[in-house]
Amino acid sequence: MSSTASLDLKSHLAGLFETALKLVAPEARGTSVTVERPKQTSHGDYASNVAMQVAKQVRRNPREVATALIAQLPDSPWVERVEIAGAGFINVFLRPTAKQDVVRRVLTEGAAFGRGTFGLNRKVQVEFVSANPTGPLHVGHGRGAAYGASLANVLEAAGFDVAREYYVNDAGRQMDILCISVWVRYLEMCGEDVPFPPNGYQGDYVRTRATELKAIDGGRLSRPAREVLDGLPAAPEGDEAAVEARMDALIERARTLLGPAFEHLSRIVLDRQLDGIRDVLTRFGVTFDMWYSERSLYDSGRVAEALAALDAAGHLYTQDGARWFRSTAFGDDKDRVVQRENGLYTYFASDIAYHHDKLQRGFELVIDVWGADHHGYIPRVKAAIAALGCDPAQLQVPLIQLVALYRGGEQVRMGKRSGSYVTLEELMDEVGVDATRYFYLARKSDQHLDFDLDLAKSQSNDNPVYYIQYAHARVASVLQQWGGDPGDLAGADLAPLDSPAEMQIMQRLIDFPDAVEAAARDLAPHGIAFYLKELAAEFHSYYNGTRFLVDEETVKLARLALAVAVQRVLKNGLALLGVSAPEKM
RNA sequence: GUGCCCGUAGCUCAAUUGGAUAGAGCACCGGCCUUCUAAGCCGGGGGUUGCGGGUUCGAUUCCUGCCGGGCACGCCA
Repeated sequence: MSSTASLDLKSHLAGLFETALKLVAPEARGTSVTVERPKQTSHGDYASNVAMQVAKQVRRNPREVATALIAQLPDSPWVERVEIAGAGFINVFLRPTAKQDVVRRVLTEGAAFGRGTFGLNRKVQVEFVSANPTGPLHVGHGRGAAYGASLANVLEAAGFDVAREYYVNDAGRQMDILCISVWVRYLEMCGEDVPFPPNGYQGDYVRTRATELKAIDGGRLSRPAREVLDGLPAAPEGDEAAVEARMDALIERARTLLGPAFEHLSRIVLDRQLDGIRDVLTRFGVTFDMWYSERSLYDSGRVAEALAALDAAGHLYTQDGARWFRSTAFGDDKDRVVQRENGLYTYFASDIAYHHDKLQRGFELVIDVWGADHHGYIPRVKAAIAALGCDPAQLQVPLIQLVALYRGGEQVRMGKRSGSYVTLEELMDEVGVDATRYFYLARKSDQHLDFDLDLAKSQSNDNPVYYIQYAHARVASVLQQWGGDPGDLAGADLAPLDSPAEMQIMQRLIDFPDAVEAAARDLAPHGIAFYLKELAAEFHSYYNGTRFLVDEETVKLARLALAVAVQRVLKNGLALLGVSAPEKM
C-alpha cells in the first residue's frame, strides 16, 4: 500500500476528472485523462488538458467543457481549488497538507522512498560494457558502464527484476591476435628475434601479460625464431591485406608449434585481461551478476542450436558456399552471412545464439547498451529475434555516443591505432569516481559528450556534483549542531511548513518517484541527475534564507524534518547514479 | 550514393514525449559572511529553437524539402 505520494495524487486527480467526464460527456468516456505538473506555479500544482482533448468530439468549446467538468468534480480532501486557464486547461491547487504528507512518507520509507511498481517485477536484463578483452577500458567504455549501471539501478527502483550482464568476446580472431601479440613479446623476452606484427596490440599491457606468462611457465612456450617465421607470407609495408594474411598465418603457426599449449596461453591471457577489467569496474562501482562467455555458446552447442532453429523455420539458405540468414524477411536491408565459405561462423551467428539464450532464460525485456557506431547492427538482431518467434520489441538498444575529453579548452586527441587513448582508469584517477560518474550521466546518452576535465576536477562551486553533495552534507551538519535523534522527526507536526519555498521543496520531493519512473520508462537515467540538481538548488536557496535551529520547538522540528527528507531523497537519487552522499565536505 | 542520429542563449546542456510566457549552469555585470559549511544565496542583461513549408485549438517536439555536423553501410568483431 506504500505506493508513492505523487502517483496517489496523480491517479486520484485523474479519477476525479474521469468521474466528472462521465457526467458531462458520456460519449467521450474512452478518453484517457492525463494529469501533468505544469511548469509554472501560477498554473497550479497539477493540471489537466482533458477539456481540450474532448472538446472537438463533443462539439463544444474547451473552456465551456472545462466549466462543466469543474461543476461536476467530486470533493477531495487534497484539493483546495480548481481554475480554468488559457485555452481550456484545468489547474488544480492542492491543500498544504497534501504536500506536507510527503515529508513523513520520506522519513518513514527511507531508502525505499522513490521505489515503485511500474516494472511489475518483470524480468529484465541489462547487458553493458561488453568491451573486447583485448585491451584496457577507455573513456568510451566508461560512459557505457556508468549509463548501464545507473539504468539497472533505476529499473530496479522502478520495480523490475534486473540482471546485469557482461558479454565476453572471448572467441574469434581479435582474441587470437591478442594472444599472438603477447606471445611475440614473450619470445622477445626469451631472446628470440621475432619482429612485432604491425597489426598486433601495441599497449604496455601486452608486455605485462607476457611477463606474467613467463613467470608462470618460464620459457616453456618459447620456440626458435626461424620455426616461427619460416615460410610466412611477406607483408610489405602499407599493404594491409598482406599484413592481415601474415597475421592469419602467424596464428596458424602458433597453434601448430604450441599445440594444446596455445589454448593454455589463451586462457591465461584472457583471465588476466578480464581480471584487469573487473578490477577497474569494481573501483568504478560497477558490478555484474554474470560474465557471459561467447566461447561457451560454441562449446555448449548453442550456436548450432540457434541456427538449426532458424533453418527449421526456413530462414536460412546457401549461396556462394556460405550460409545466409534471410533477415530481409524481417525488415533488414540485406541478408546476412552466418556461416562463412570456410566453415567458420560469423560474429553475428554467436550473437543470434546469445539473444536466443537471453530470451530462453525468461527475460521479458532485454536491453543491450551499445556504442552508437553499432546502430546499423540493430535491425539484423531484431530480425533474428523475430525469426526465432519472439517479439523484437523485447529487445531495446540504447546507444551511447562518443566522449570527447577537454583539457584547458583543448580537445584531448585520442587514436586507437596509436594507442594514445585515455583509459577509464586514468580518468578515474584524475577526476575521482563520483565526478566521473556524474559527468557521464549529466546528459542524454545518445548525445555526444564533451567531458570537461578541468571542471570535473575543480573543487569549486562550478562543479555540479559537489553542489548536490554539498546540499546533503549541509543537512548532516545542521543535524550535528542540533544533536537530537533524526529518527524522532518522522512524528513531527508538519503544519509549520507553509512558506512558498517549503511548498516548492515538498512538491519536488513528491516528484521524485515520478522522476524514477520516467527515467526507467525512457531508459534515461540522466533525468535523475537533473532532478537532483534542481532539488539541491531549491534546498540551498531555502537553507540560505532560513534558520533551522530556532527557539520555537514545533517550527524547529518541522524544518529539521523537511531537511532530513531532502537529505534522504538526495541520498537515494545519488545512489541511483552511483555517486556517494558524504556527510562532511 | 543509401540508411540512422543530431542542430535550442556566447559556451555546455534541459524542456514532463503535442501544452500555457522555451528553462538551468558556465561566462559577463551588480549585491550578500559577527548567524546551523560562502563548495552557498539574491538580482540583471542575453532566443526568429539551423532555414522554408505543412498538419491543429497549440509545434523545440509530428510530416516534408533544403543547409550544416556525426555515425553506419564486410563471408571483421
